[in-house]
Amino acid sequence: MDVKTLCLGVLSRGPHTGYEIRKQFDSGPFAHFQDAGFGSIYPALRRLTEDGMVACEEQPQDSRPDKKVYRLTAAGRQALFDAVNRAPGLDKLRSDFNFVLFFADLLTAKQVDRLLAERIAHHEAVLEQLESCDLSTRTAGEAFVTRYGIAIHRASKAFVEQHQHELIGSLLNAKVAE
Amino acid sequence: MDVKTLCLGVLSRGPHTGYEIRKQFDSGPFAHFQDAGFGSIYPALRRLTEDGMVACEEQPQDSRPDKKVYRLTAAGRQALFDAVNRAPGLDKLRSDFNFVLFFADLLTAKQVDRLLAERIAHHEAVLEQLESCDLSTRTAGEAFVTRYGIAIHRASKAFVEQHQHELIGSLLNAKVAE
DNA sequence: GAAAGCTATTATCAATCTGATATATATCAT
DNA sequence: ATGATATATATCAGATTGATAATAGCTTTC
Repeated sequence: MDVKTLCLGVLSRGPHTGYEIRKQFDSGPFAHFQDAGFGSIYPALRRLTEDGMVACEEQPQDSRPDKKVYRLTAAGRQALFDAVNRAPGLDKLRSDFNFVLFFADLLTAKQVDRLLAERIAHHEAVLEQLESCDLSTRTAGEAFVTRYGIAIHRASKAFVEQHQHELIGSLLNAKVAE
Repeated sequence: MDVKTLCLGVLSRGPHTGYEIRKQFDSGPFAHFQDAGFGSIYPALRRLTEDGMVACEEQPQDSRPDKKVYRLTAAGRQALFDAVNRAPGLDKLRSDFNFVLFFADLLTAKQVDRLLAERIAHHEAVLEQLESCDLSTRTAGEAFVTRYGIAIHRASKAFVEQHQHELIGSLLNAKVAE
C-alpha cells in the first residue's frame, strides 16, 4: 500500500489534517502495522487533492500554520474500496533487533541481556496501548486487527522471556571456551 | 539498518556475489526479518568497495555476466561490529493484510474467508522453511533468531485459525442487519 | 524564572530504497 | 516448442525516509 492509499484509509473514518493522519500512524489504531511520516503524507495529500480523491478546507489559525482539513470524496471512497479489494502483498518486516541478535556472538552477554530486557519492556508498552482500546465500539475489522496485534506482541514477549537465558547461557559458554 | 550494513552482515559469513546476497534476503536465513532487492544491493556493494569495506574479485563466465565475488575486509568487519553495537531501532512492520482486514466491512464474508485461508497457508509455508533448518551447526544468535521466527509465525497462524470464525460471523450478521 | 523540551501545524529536500525493466543463456517441465 | 525458473549483471523513475526549518504556546526541570 502506498501512502496515498493509507491516507484514504484514515480519512474514510472522518476528516483530518495531515498532522492528525501522522499521529494515527505514530500512536493511533494503525501504528502497529503501518507507518508514514510527514515527508510522505504531505505530498500524498497534495496528489490526492489534484486527483480529486480528497477535498481540502483551510481553517485559519493564529500563531500556527493554518489547518488544512481533508475529507474523502466519492472518488476517494471508491479508490479505497478498489485498493482493499485487491489481494494484499506479503507483510514486510524490517527488524534491526533480529539482525543485531543474529550476530549476538559479536556482543557481550551483558549487552545482549540489556537488549532483551528493552525488547520485553517495549512489548509491554505496546500491549498496554493496544489493550486499553475499547473495541466494543469499533468495526469487526478494526477489533480483529487490534486483537491480532495483541496476540503477536504477547507471543513475541513470551518468546524472549522464555528463551533469553538459553541465549545468554550460550554466549557465556562460548566466552569460557575461548 | 541500511542495505550496506545488511550486505556486511551477509558477507561476514563468507564471500558472495550480489545475486547470492539477494537470495539470502529472499529465501535464506535473513528472509523472515529483513529484505533487500537488486536495486539497493548493487549500489550498496559499489559504495562498500569504494569505501574499502569489501573487496571484489571478478570471475569470468561464458554465457552469463561475469561473477563478482565480494569479501569483507578488516575495515568492513569493524564497520559491522560498530553497527551491531549501536542500539537497534524499533521493528518496522508494513502489513497490507492488516490494513485490508481493518476495512473488512468493505468486503464480502467470502472474500475475507479466502484472505484468511491464504494467510494460514502462507504461515505454513514459512514455518516449513524455518523448521527445516538444522540449527545445531549455527551460531547461538542465528539459532535464537530462527526459533523466534518460528514462534511468531506459529502464534500468527494460531490467532487467525482461532478467530477467523468470529470475524466472518460478525460480517455475516452485519449483512443480515442491513 | 530561565532554559529546555514537548505539542501543534505546515513544508522541503537529499539520500536512500522499491519495483519494474533490460539483457543473455541454460535448464526443466508441459 | 513454449513457457517458466535459475543464473548474473545493471539501470532508473518514482516513492519513501529521516532530518531540518519556522513559529508559538505550554509544561517540566533545575
